[in-house]
Amino acid sequence: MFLVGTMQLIRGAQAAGLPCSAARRTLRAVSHVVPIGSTLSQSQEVVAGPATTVREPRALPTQSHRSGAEINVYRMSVRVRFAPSPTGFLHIGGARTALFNWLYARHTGGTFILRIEDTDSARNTQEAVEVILNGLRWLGLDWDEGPTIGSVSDPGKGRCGPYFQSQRGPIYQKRVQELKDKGLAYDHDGAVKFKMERKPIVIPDLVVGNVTRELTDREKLDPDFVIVRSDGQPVFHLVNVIDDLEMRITHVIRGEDHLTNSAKHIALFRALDVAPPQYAHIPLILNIDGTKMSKRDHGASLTTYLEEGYAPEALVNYLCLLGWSPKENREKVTLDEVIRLFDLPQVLRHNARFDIDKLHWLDGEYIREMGDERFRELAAQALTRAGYDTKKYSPGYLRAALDTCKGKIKRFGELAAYAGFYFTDEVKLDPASAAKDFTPENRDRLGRLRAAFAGLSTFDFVTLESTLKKVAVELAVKAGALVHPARMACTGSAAGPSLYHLLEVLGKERVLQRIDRVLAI
RNA sequence: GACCCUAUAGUCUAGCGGUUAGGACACCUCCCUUUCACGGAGGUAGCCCGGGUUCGAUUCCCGGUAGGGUCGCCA
Repeated sequence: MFLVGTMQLIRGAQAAGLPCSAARRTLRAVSHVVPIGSTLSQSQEVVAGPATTVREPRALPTQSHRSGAEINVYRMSVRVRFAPSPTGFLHIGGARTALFNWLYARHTGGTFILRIEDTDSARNTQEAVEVILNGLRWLGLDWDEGPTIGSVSDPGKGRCGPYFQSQRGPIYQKRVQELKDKGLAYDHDGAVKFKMERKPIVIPDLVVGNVTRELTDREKLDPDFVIVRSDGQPVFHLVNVIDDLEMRITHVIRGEDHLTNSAKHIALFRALDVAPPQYAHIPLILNIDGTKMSKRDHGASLTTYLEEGYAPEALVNYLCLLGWSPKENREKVTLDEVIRLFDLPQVLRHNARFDIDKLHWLDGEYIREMGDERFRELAAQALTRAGYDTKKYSPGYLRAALDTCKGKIKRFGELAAYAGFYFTDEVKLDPASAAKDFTPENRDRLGRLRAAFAGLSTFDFVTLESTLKKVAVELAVKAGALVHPARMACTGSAAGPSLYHLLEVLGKERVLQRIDRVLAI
C-alpha cells in the first residue's frame, strides 16, 4: 500500500500545471521519490493483500508510516474514470466497465469521474452524450466529476474539467509541444508521431498480473504511432493518457481489449515524466455463443434492457456476477454489500458470456421483492411503452389491476401480454385455445357460470370463488372445467393473474360482457 | 502473420497439492395449485488435451489445442 501510494504521489507530483490544488499540497509533502518501475513486483504483491483498498474519506491524504522503512507516505485517494465515446450507444460491456469503476471508487471512498471522449467530432452530438448520461443514471451510477448535461457548453462538476475532450485542445497542444521539445515526437506527413520505446514494456495489472508486451512484427517495422492526425485532431492514445494524467487518475479500470494498448500508454506517461496509473483490465462480456458482442447483437445496447422492462437493480446485480463473485454461494447481493466486498484483485481474468436466462431469473427475484409502489410505477411505465393508455382508467382500478400481477411476472416487458386485457375492450382470443376451450359442452357450463355471476350483488374474489365452485358442484365437474373457459373469455389467454382476483378487478359489468361475447360466437 | 490474455457442467461461478468438486441459471421428474409464477423434493451434466514436478494433481510448471483481444491519421 505504501509503495502504491508513493507511486501515485509521484504521478501527482510530476504532472505539471495541475488544475487541482489538492495535488499541489500533496506534492510539497512528498519526501521520498522512488524510480518508476522499481517497485512493480512489490506493488503487485501489496495490492494482492487485503489492505489494498483504503477506506477513507476522499478529502485530504492522511499521513502514515511504517517502522523500519522510515518513509513518510501520504495516501492519495483513489480517482477512477469512465471515459466513453459518444456513439449514440452505450454498450453493455461499457456499462459493466462503468459499474466496476464506480464500485471501486465507492469501495475505497475515492472519486468516480465521467469523461467524454469526443475527439471524433462527427460523433459528438448532444443526444449521443445524453444516451451515456441517462444510461448511467438509470443504473444508479452517479459520478462525482464530469458533465451534468449532454452539452459541451456545460462546465460540469469537478475541478479537473472540462470533461469533454473536444474542449481540451490547448492542453493537448501543450503536451505535444513538450514531447516535440524532448525529441520524443516528430512531424510526419502532416501528422505528429510519437517515438515509441523499442524495448518490451511491462504492464503491471491488478487483475492480470505483470504482462510483458513485446512488439508485434508490424510494430517492429515502425514502432512509432500517430498522436495527432494530419487534420490537427489528437488521437485516442494521446488524449487518453494526457487526461488521465491531468485528472490525476490513480487507477485505470477498462476492458481487456485495451490491455496491449497499455504499453503505448505507459510509454507516453514515461515520455511525459509521469509514473503511469495502476491498471486493471477487466474481462470482456461475450455473446452466449462465445463470440464478440458487437453493436448489432441483441442485448449489446444498454437501452435494450430498459426497453424490454428489466429492473436496473437486477441488471446491476447480474453485471456484478460477470467476472466477480461475492463468494459464499450467493447470487443476489445488495449494492451496499457489493461495495463492501468488491476489490480489483478478485476480479476474474477470463471473459464471461452474457446469459439472458439468468438475468431473467434475477429480474424476477427483484420484481417479486420490490416495494409495491415501485412495482406499480415500473409496471405502468411498461404498459405505456407497450401502447396501453393506462390513464384512461381510474387510479384505483389501475392499482388493483397491477397488484394482481405482483410476484407473477419476471420482467416488466411481459406485463402487456400478461395484463393487457385489463386495459382494453378488445380481448383478443387465441384461435387455437379458443377452439379448445369453447366446446359446446363448455359453452353450456360458461352459460351457467354467467347466470350465477349475474345474480351476485357483491363481486369480490371470495364470493366469486365460492360461486364458481358451487356451480362446478352443481354441474358435477372440477373447478378447472369452469376456470379455464372463464379465464379465456375474460382475458384471451391461458395464463394470467389469479382468476377470482382478476374477475373482481374487472368488475361485474365487464366480466358479463366478455362472457356474453364468447357465447355469442 | 506477430504479440497478449484466458480455460471447473449448456451458462455464471466457489474451491483446492489429498473434497462424495459446492452454489446459481437453464433443462428433466414429481408434489403443491384456479392458469402462470412462486414454493417443496429429486435428477441429468463439469475440472480442454499431453507431458513434467510430487507419495498424490482439477489445483504448480512446460507444451499443444481452443476461445478472446491487439497490432489504424477509430475509440
